[in-house]
Amino acid sequence: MARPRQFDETEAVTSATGLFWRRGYHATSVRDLGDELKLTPSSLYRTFTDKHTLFLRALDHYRATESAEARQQLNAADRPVREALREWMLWLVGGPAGGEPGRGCFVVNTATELGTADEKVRRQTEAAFEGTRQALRSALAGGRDRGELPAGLDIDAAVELLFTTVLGLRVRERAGHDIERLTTAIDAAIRALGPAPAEPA
Amino acid sequence: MARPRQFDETEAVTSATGLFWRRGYHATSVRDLGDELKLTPSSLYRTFTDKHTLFLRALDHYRATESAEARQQLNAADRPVREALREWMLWLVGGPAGGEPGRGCFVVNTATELGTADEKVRRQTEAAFEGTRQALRSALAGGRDRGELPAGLDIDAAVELLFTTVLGLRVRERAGHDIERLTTAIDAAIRALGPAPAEPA
DNA sequence: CCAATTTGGTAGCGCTCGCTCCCATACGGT
DNA sequence: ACCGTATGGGAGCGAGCGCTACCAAATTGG
Repeated sequence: MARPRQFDETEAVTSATGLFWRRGYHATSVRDLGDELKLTPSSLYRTFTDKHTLFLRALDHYRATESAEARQQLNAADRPVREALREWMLWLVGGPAGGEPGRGCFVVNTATELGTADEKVRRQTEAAFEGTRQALRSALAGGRDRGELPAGLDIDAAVELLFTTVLGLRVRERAGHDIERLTTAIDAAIRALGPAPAEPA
Repeated sequence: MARPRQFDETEAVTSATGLFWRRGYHATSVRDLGDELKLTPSSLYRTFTDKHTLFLRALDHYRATESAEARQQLNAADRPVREALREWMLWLVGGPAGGEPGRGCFVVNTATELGTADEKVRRQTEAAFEGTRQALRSALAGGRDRGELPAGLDIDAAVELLFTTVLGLRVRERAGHDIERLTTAIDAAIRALGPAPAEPA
């Protein structure tokens, strides 16, 4: 019934995500959004209620695409944990086919820009963080069970360290730091997991 | 000659730093600043030129106070490196006498909010980052020379890992993460430096 | 005491902000 | 064909933005 839309809602959310990602919440105006998404104010507000709600949709979209892709890439489990972790972290800092540089992580940017003041945003960023930690935990547990990591490895501690390192890497990518130095940090983080256990007799 | 000021410039910069720190650049208006610093627009603009210049002053002030205090606390060198690193990192995440929680690090917040677009800001954040890395390098070198760390420790790599971890910790503090988990990450990072060498014969 | 000079206070500039209203337009259902 | 309904377009709302102009108040040097 009635006139159909001339735009794709998901496409619009994707564009909005890109803008918010690059510029942050406060520095992105609804006119900027309208231009980028090819939406008039009336369509934008009818579809997405307001700027804040659209931002939450963007965070949702980011979790459903970028974050999800990151999780499944880490947990692909077709190679040793250390390799998987290394390639995953290198991918996170925008090495290979990653999009434009200097964007960092949308979730990290949002968490630092808005802090804990906005409860709905906080829940979203927290859920994204928890997802990453779970993926790390799963990868490490798998690696330990496959005998690639020390049997006595404190997985909780390793998860916290790697997760914290990843956040730092995302900040540094946003800050434009050299990929070489980030690689050094990544390799050091992986080495921190301890030596590969000797083959059992 | 002429009428003296009724306000302390340094005090004003301190207040401005606090506001920018908590809210970020874009979310802080010059009226907010005027209220907080007890400055009328005319005094504010005559003294600090404009909002952007005041922001650079705030970054300067932060480096000269918070960052400097952090550096000297780490390099106090009246205790073993590991203890120093641990207490320093705990202090960074706002444990003991730190100010209000949830502020994170002004430099990290700025780097993620503004990225690399603003060249003057980028130079400031980069300088702050380099200062922290130098402090870490110095602390680690001292520890290794005192025999508290493995002689073969790759200091470059350790600096990159610890520095990245610190940035991650600052993000997590801003995001309101539990101090317990941050402590777990801190301890894991320090353990990554390797075992204490045995006493030479 | 007075001129010179810089301050603090206020009104308000032009502009952009997030957002709303109105309406012609374009489709679906019957 | 025609009515009901949701759409795209655009003007424009009140509010706040960063910033400036103007002026009385306050202090110093002569």
